[in-house]
Parts: sequence; structure tokens; C-alpha cells
Amino acid sequence: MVTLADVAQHAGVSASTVSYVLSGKRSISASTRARVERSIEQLGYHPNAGARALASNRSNIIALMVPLRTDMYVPVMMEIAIAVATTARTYGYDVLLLTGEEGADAVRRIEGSALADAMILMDVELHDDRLPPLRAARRPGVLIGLPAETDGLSCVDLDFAAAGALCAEHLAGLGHREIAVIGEAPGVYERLTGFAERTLSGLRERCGELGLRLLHRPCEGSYASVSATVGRIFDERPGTTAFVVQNEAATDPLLALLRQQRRAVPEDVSVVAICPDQVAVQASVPLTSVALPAQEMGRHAVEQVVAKLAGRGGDEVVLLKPELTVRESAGPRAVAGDPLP
Amino acid sequence: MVTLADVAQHAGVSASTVSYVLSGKRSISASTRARVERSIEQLGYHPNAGARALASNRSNIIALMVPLRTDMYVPVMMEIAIAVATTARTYGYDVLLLTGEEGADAVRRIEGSALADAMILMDVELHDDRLPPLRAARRPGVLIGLPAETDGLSCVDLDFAAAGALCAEHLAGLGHREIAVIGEAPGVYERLTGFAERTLSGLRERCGELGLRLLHRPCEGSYASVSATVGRIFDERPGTTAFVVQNEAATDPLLALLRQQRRAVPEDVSVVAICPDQVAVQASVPLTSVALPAQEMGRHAVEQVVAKLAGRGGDEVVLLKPELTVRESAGPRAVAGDPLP
DNA sequence: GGCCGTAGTCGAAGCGCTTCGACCCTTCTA
DNA sequence: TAGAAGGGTCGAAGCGCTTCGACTACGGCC
Repeated sequence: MVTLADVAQHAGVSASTVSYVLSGKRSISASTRARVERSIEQLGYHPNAGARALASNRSNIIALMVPLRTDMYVPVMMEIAIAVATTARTYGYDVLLLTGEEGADAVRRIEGSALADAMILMDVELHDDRLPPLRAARRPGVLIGLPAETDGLSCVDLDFAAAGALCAEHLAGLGHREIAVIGEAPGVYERLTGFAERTLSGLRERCGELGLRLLHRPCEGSYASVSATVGRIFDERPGTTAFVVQNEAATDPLLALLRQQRRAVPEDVSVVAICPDQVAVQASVPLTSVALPAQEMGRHAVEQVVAKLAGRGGDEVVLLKPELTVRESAGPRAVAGDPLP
Repeated sequence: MVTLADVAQHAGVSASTVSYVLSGKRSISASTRARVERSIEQLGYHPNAGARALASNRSNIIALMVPLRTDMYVPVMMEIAIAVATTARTYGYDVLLLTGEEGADAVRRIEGSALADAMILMDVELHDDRLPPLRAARRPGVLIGLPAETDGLSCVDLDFAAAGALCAEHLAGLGHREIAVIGEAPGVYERLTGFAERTLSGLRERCGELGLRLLHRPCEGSYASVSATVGRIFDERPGTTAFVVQNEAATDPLLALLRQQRRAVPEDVSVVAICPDQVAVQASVPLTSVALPAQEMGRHAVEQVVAKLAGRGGDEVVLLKPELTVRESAGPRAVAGDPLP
């Protein structure tokens, strides 16, 4: 393995000079710099990560904790993870993948061992037990999601309340008066992740303002359970003309069901989803949807981490503004006497 | 930060003794061990990762390279990644997440910087440009997937040829004589990942032996493209009574289409999928399927890596035996005069 | 012309750990 | 009962890097 000392000898300078060429922390003459860089190139030198971490007290690693379960919004998680890894690389950081399994212990372990310089936590619950050790840590932490108490922490998330409001507005604008929400699986609500509730409250509030009737039903992603849920909704509110879906897995079954029931989308029933764009585009009827900006969230999280590590900027809660893309699944409310298209 | 020396002082022993308690590389009296362990506990000591890596030349990190693209079998990738991370932890390793973006350079970087002790590569192509630097590296590497040349490398993958054969056998056993394969997107075949071709050759061979007619069509995952593909298949081979689907994204659109065309599954048409169990279970008709054993693959890969790092075992190609689970989407071929159930 | 400030370089002291050789003491064996 | 054989512990030498202080040389200033 080629070391700093080898490079120094090859270039005819001292080890510290090579180090300063690498870090740029002291000025180096152009000629020396060129010579050193040529030696690095020729010898194929890569700094030893362990030695560097030991000496500088910086590992250049960011830990990313992803949820263990693979039953929910997996593509979003994956997309965030990849965005985090990619963005981190552009700032010279690598990413350590932790699973939720270890929970708070993982936070303590990383902090204690100095394995990573900072942590990014996904799938944050309202009262997450990883937060106390994270607050106590001397390393910066950024959450993707929004806990009950955010002081001392940085957070990035979609503004789900605004997303809910946006759905309500769009449907109201199309003339709909009765809306049903097909929500996440009951387990999601029980785990108190918060985002589902925030969407709902945004929806409720704006529906109130606009005079819409709103019905909410949690729902598993399976075909059977979507079928049961939709059945109950139409029983209870036969006047329902629009659905808001916040459950990736439920979109396809819902469209299939409506088709089967001879309810045309969007002519008879409108559907608006809150889901990744990819899901919306691939659906059997391209979905008018509010995007889950996975990449943007990952990128933001890394940028906050990097800023904190550079001593810039403090704690910050960033709620990304939702954007609704009009596709084909939502249209004007059908009223009695409407001419067929 | 509490160090080894702090623990040593607290326990009244030398630093090396603490180190030996931790590593178990020399025998330590029960009383000393107990005293040291109590000190570690009380002080909340965690070994510094950088120092340990520097001194021992082992980082206890395994690098995992996942594909950058998020357009294909994402849940499988995620499941593998999580299985790798979880299994690695049980052996005391952490996982570094690399994206495919850096390609061969990432392999060289990890090797040069000693950031990780070993590498696991996913989404391996037949002639992958990461393989030469991996072969040249002094650290063990394990592939998830099967390249054209495997010498000097360990590989784990599903035996896709056997999976194909298994599908053919199952359908033949149910009396089907004409089978159509809905394959991966054309891009997958062009990228030469190999697994799609292996499935096909397994299918072809067994179909030949069993006297079945086989038709293969690549297909994008979108509803429109599945619709077009199925249309062409029935035009060309009206006698087709069974589908083999190797394309996660295509299963739901296919079932929806068949329903729309009034072809009942499994009464009129049988469907067998090669996909993760989760997809099979959640489909509108639970799919008889050959599972993609994501977890098992991840686990195996880590175990091979760990064995190699321990000096045990050499290069090995492990092809996991496929298993077919009977669910509801495949049944006996309908023949003229069949009584209705 | 002496003095200061600055750019450019070097040497040496660690960072916190592992590991080798050395040492002491007890126990077993001939 | 002497010597060998281990078990248990310690001290010290690194691992490859960063960083601090010190040193040289040079130009500008009064």
C-alpha cells in the first residue's frame, strides 16, 4: 500500500507538505503542488481512511438510518437513500447504512466510536427513542420527517398539511363536493409517524373552508382491503365523487376496482394521489398527484449536514412546498344531465 | 471522549489488557475480565473506529454497491440491501453504501483508502467494468448476480435457469401447451445483466423437453405497454393459455387487462410470476410464483464475505434453488367441454 | 540598511488502538 | 526438586495521517 511518506519521498518533499497539498490548509507554491500531484497520480495514492480519521477526528462518513421494515413506501425510501449517497459523494462524504433495528443503540454506537461525523435519520416517529441520544451527541443530526419536538434538531420533510390542502383545492376547483380519503394502513397511524395525520389535518381544514364533505378511511395496500374500504365508503357516502389516496400500494387496486365497478376515471370518479411521481405515471390511468419529492429530501438533508459540519447554519426545519401535477385521473364533477364526452 | 487508556486506568490494568479483553486474542483471568468489563460499562466506552482501523488494518466495514437507477426491481434491491446490513451487524460489520455511479473508480477508491475490508456488488453485468479492479484488489469481493467470467470471484444468485424450468414444469403439469413469457423491459436485455436470458434458456429447454410451445416478448412495466404486448401475443398465438411473467411492474397491469378482457384467472388463463413474494401476495389475484429470495441472497453474500475475511473458504458460485409457491393464479388448462366449477 | 511580514517548507508530536516480546508466577513432569 | 510449560499481564513500538510551531528566504518599508 502506498502511503503519504512514499509520495513525499517520490516528490522530494516532506510528508507534511504533501498533507497540505491535499488539504489546502496552507499555501503551497505552484511548482511544489504540481510535483506532488504528479507523484500522487503516478503512485496511485489514496489516503488511508483510518489514519485520516484518527488524526483529524473526522471520518468523512455520514450515517444514514433507514427503516427496517420493507412493507411501506419502499421506493421512496430507496430513492431518498440513493439521493443521500449521491449528494454526499459530491461533498466528499461516504454513507454508512444503518437499519432501524438497532434503534437508539446505533446512535450511541456511532457517536461513541466516531464512525461517522453526522447522522441522518429516516422514518422518524413523533416520539422517537433515537432522538434523546441524538440530541446528546456532539455530532450533527438531521431528520427526514417531523417529530413532535424539533428543538435542537434539523428536519426535512414534505409539507404534508399543505399537500392535503392542495388536493382539497384542486378537487373543489373541479366542482367536487364530497371527498373520501384512502389513507395509509392502520399500522402507520398507530406508529405515530405524523405525516399521515398532518395530511389529514390539512385536508380537513381546507375542506372546511371550501365547504366540502370529507370522509377518511385507513386502508391496507392489498386488493381485498381496498375493495372493502371502497365498498364501505360508497355505502356511507353514495355522493362521493372524488378520492384522495395517500398509500402507494392502494392506487393500482383502487383503479382496477373502479374500472370493474364501471365507474370511469375521471369521468365518473376523480382520483388524486399523494405518491412518488413514478407511481403516478405508471398507473393504469396516469394519476393527478402531489409528488413525494424523495430526491429533494435526500439532497436537502445532506446539505444541512454538510453545512453544520462546516460550522455554518444551525437547526432548521425545512418543509418542502408540495406541487400538484395534473395528469388524467381527476376531472370535473359529473352532474346529472352532463352530456357524455 | 472516553478512551482505552481511561478504561485501563479505571480498572487498574494496562491498556493492552483491556485490548485483549475486547478482542479475546489472549487469555485473561475471569476476575480481570469482569473488572474491565464493568469499567467499560460504567464509562460507556466505545472503541474509536479510526484508531482501530489504523492499528489493526481492519475497518470492520463492508462496502455495498447498489445500482443507481431506481427504475427496476427496487423493492428487491432494498430488501437485499437491508438483509446485507442486518446480517453484517450480526457479524460485527457495518455497511458502507456506494451507488453504481462511481463504478470502477469506487472499487479502486475503497481498495486504496482501506475504507472497507470487503465489497459486495449488486446488479452485476456480464462484462462489468468493476470486475477487473475487484480482481486486482487484495480485499475479498462477492457479487450478487452472475457475470460471464466468475474465476477469482464469489457469486450469489438465484438459479434463474432452474426457475424458468420450474415454471415450465408447473404449467405443463396443469395441462398447458402454449405459453407466453412477458419479460423485462428491452433495456434490461440490452444491459446484459444475464439473469433474464438465463431464465429464458431454462424455460426454452424444458419447454422443448415437455413439448410446449413458447413465445417470449420483452415488455415495459407501464399499463399501455403491457396492453400492447398482450394484444400482440394473443394475435400471434390465440391458443395461449398461460403466462410466465418476469417483470415486477407488469404483473398488476396484466391482471387488470385480463380481467377487462373477460379472461378469468386462473379459469381461462394461468399466470406464473418470477417476483418477490410480497408482490405475488399483494396482487389482485394472489400469484403462483417463483420467489426472488432477496433476503437469502443478501445473507449469503455477507456470509461469504465474512468467511473470506476469516481466511476460510475460497471463491464459490452459489446458485440458490428456486422454489415455486402455489397460490391462486395458475390452474388446469380449460378444455372445450370442461364443466364450469 | 536594518526590520518586519509573509509565503513556503519542514520536523516532530501526537491521535487511540493493536500486537509483539518479555516477564512473572504457578503448576506439572521427570 | 529442578526444569519445562503455560497462563496472565505489562510496556513499548508502531499503524499513516494531521497539525502546530519553527525556520528560511525574500521583498517592502521607513
